[in-house]
Amino acid sequence: MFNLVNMSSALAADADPGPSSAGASGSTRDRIRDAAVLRFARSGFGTSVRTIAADAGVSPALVIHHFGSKDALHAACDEHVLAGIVESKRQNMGRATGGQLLQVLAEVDEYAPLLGYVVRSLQAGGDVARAFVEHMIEDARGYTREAVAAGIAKPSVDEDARVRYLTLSSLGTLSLALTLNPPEDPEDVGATVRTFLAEHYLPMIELYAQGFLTSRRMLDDYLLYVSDPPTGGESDDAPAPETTNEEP
Amino acid sequence: MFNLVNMSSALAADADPGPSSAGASGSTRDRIRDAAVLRFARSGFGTSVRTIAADAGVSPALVIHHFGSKDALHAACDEHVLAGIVESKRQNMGRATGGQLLQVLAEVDEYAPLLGYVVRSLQAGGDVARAFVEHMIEDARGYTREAVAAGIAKPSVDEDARVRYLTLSSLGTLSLALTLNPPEDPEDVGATVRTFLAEHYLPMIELYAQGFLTSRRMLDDYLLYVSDPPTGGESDDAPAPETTNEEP
DNA sequence: CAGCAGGCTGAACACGTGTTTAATCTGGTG
DNA sequence: CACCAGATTAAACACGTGTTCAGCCTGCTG
Repeated sequence: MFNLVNMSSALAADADPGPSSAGASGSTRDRIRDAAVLRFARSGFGTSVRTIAADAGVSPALVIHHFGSKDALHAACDEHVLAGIVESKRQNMGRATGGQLLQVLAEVDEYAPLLGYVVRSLQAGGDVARAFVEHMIEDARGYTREAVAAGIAKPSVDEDARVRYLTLSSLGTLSLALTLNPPEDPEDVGATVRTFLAEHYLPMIELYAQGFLTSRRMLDDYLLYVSDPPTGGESDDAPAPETTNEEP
Repeated sequence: MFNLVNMSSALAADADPGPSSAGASGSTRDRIRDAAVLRFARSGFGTSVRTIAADAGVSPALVIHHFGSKDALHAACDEHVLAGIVESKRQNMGRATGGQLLQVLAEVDEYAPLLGYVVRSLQAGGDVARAFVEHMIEDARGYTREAVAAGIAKPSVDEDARVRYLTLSSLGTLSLALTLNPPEDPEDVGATVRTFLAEHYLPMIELYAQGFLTSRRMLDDYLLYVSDPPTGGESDDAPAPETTNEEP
């Protein structure tokens, strides 16, 4: 749940054309890029250059002229979306640290295009997906540390692994739910996410609040089985899942 | 975790050519279908008919001759995989009810192709994905009911929503993890899943065993917020006996 | 044996794709 | 004005795709 809070705050930015990014060349280039982001989010990365060009009211050749290739356009969109995420993170720093998830979600409509694009990336895999997930893990690490320190969250045997799992779980669940039940109106990602939460928020928070099993036995059995909690050395099997995270 | 057990048992079948399905026409048709399943699992549903034909040692025209179109071939693969899942479910009924997840996973290699195909379907969305998830939810419902009755799992405010969430969460996490970190050898799905579990089993079971939050407050707040829990049980205050886990 | 249905194929077709090319238009500068 | 760099485009190119077509081969039946 902290992960969804995190995600919400991480995306609270609109995609209005601002002279922030590097190029700042012409307005047409930005218009094409914005159309591409929107179209990619709505119809996936298989969308043809011709369709994007039509959306932007421009010839296909101009798209290539400005970006060099479709892959380069895709990369430019990735960069733009990622930059928007980072920017919005700065703006919404600390807003959602508490846990008033619903209030944050009420404003979800503002950043719908970015969210749609990210979900599409999560389904397709690739650099945005990885970078986005790493960003969220990094943030969740901070939130979780604070929550543990404040006595809100329980400590974990392996804090790092837990943060990674919780983040992956939240995003994966959302992504799968959207894949299985695609919204009739891909424009309104806000409504979609709200629908998702309406169905899954209760079981999610229940699991987080009280767990699922009645005893710690399975956990302790597993801890005994691996016999080397991450605080110590390692031994036989368990192919050493090291948690490498850098890249802020 | 019960979901992963469920999934494991649900897939313990190989894709050997059996005269089970309707047609039972020629062996070549089945060979093409099997090659398609394998190739779709390995490289996604965008794979060209020519590639599949080459895999099966056959001309592209023959593929169309036998299945009519690529979409029809896709549908045939879906049906075949789904049938294999149902069949294997019958065979492995009750084997994994206990929870010896690791033993089941040791045999994961047998049903690797089916698993790969299902994961690809989960990423792409579509009928197999939906049907597969619904199957797994149905099974998980049974497992969970037994677990609750046996005192292994805690009861839920909304059993149905919990089963749906837990299943979606398990599958979504696996799917996302595989998307973000695609295996270098797509053949060996078994190794991939084992790697996934090596990294995420501990935090998953820890979450299931002890939860994440220290108090029920957020849950109770939410229950108060919606003010109509589906079971019609506790409504206003008096938030059920606290369920802090103690060692048995 | 003749004949024929069906598995099977190489070559082609129609089409959509990303990209290139040559040309036009436009706006600013000497 | 002449000129030029850049934005912009229509048309074409090269290619990969799913699919079709006409014919070959094979094995079975009369």
